[in-house]
Amino acid sequence: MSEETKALNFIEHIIEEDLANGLAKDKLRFRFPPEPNGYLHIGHTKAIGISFGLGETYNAPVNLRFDDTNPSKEEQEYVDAIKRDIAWLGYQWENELYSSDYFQKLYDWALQMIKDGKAYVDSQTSEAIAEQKGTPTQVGKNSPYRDRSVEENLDLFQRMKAGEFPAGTHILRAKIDMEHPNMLMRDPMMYRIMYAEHHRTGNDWCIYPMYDWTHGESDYIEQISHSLCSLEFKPHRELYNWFKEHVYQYAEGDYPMLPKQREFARLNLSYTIMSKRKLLKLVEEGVVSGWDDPRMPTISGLRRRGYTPNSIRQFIKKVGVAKRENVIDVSLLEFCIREDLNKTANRVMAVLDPVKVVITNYPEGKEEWLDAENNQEDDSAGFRKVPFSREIYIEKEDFKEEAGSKFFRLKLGGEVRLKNAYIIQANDVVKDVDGNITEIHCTYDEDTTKKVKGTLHWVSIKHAIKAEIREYDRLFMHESPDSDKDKDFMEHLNPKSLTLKTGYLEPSLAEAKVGEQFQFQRLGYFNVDDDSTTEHLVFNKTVGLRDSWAKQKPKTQNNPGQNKTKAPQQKRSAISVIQQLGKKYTNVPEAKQEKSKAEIIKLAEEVAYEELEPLFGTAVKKVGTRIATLIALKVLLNKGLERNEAIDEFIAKAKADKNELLVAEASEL
RNA sequence: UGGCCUAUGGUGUAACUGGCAACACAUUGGUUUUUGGUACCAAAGAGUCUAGGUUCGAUCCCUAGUGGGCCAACCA
Repeated sequence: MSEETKALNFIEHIIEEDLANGLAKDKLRFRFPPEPNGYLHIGHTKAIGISFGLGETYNAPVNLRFDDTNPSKEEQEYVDAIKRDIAWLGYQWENELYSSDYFQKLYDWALQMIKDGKAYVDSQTSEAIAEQKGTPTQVGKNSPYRDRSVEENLDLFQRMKAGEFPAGTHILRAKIDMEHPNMLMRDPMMYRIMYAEHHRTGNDWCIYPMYDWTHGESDYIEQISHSLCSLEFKPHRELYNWFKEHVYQYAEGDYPMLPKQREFARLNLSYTIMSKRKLLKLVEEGVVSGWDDPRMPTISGLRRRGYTPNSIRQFIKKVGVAKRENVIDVSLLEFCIREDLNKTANRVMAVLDPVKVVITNYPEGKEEWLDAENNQEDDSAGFRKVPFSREIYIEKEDFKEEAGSKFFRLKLGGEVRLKNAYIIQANDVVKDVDGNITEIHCTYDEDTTKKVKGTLHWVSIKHAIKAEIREYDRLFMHESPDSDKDKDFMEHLNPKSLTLKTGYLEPSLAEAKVGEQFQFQRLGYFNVDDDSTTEHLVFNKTVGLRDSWAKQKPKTQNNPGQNKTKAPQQKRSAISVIQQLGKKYTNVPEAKQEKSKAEIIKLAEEVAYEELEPLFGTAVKKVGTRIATLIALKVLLNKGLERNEAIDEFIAKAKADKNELLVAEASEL
């Protein structure tokens, strides 16, 4: 690494510090621990990016560990989907592991804990236990079973494991402190009885360990150095540490290193939801077509929509890591995918809302195959041929009978360039009985060197191939649909999140393969959907191109909520600028002081005495502000302001100050 | 009747042990352009939540307040 210290996030600072304090670099080890009970979404990508990213920068192993301690919710389908998504993002895990691999070890350690008087079997109902637990503001009460003998606890726990008791009759709890201010420390549960088939251990177990007991010890067994998770687990850290310190006494020889849990703020994206439960509801109620619907914020949805692994990794990098709640603007995600596809996607022409153009001076039956550059951002992309003929389609939006000079597309009497082809002039329109334009009659000019302002995309009608085009808009119309306390998130659904169109494409697209990505020139980036076949092509719109023309038009047809109304940026008042200059006055070099002073003198012309007087009371410590006030005051006095008691007092106080600059300014009066 | 976390332009993140608050997105201009795209240039936008304190000097350290978040599943 070079001299210039690049900006590290707080987690990297912690790691650097640990390294500086003697942690060997080859001891660094991370993990990503999903529960296999749903699909990964863009929010998970942040956690993946942090741990796997750290693995890449420090060349350290990263384990993929499935936290599979609740057989009632977890399925193999999710395990497979999660692996597929992480691999697709381009990350490689060192080991594929499961918390369930450690069930035996965890059980043995639990036995030890019981023997040491650190855990006991409670035989109350869950209601009774919940009641004794207290509330955040009220301490809990001890369970009547808390002081069972070691022998009894051991016997009961072993019989729990043996399947002698029905579910819900006994649990194992750690013995900590029922009056602890952290509720997680009030004798937390370690095991519950569950007669459910586990996706890996089958029916071997009927007791399953809880998250806190399992997760930390799994980290410990894997000798994870830094266990990174989201903020909501912060309160768990105390318990995490309590468990690991006790287990350390049993296993120090095998597992010398104690992992360290640190927490970061999870990612929130504007106009989307992140909760697995709510995403599942969208799937189950048929609002979307599945977990991989292109409108879903799932990784599989983004993939189908046309987002690339690179774009998502860039996004995560730009989002950063910190500890405060955040909402990322979707425009950042869109920026990342445009940036990536701009470099890689071949340009093609497609008309999605066609109007017919007849080139009257072009011979009927004639056709030409013209050269078109595939991607001007990529020299190796080469050229292809596109057919031209007498009748073509252009976008309806690209023609107006009459328009001002700022509209530089096609208008009657106006000229426009057809991309990769000729320059045409519009002469006439044909309309149906309702007044809709059905044909535009143009003449073309073979001289293509002429300068014309606008360039349109087009497609030869005779050669065009049809395709289904799926255009997407955000799924929700509310900026944060699941934090609205008055309305259910389902009420914020955007009814127009999917628009189906028939597009007319240039014939080169006939062989487009599923997943292939293109820029439909002047429109946006599109990819071939999984549903596509050679008989019936289907394209998804990944994202539109930036469109500075659309911004100039009335907002009515824009996306809902796209344009936030912003308070007009007001010019700051002279007095507030003076205050600001004053605040820094004593810290800046002399040259800048002179500049500030000149500016204050100028600004003071616009200041009324009534605005200045309150600043006389500025704390003695804030010398700079007092100097600025004094300079401004002098200007007012020179303009003929009468001296009064307050002014005299302020000046006297300034003269008596220990700061030389202040005294110097004051002594001029 | 508590505990913990957090507060920097519209958004997100920086600022090394305290030293003229920076970068990206978004916004607004401009240049180039056979995409109103891209690229490039520029502008505007932040008294670093408030009040005190420590210091020659505070975004940074201390105290109090205020706002926001999290914590009471046999979920993770």
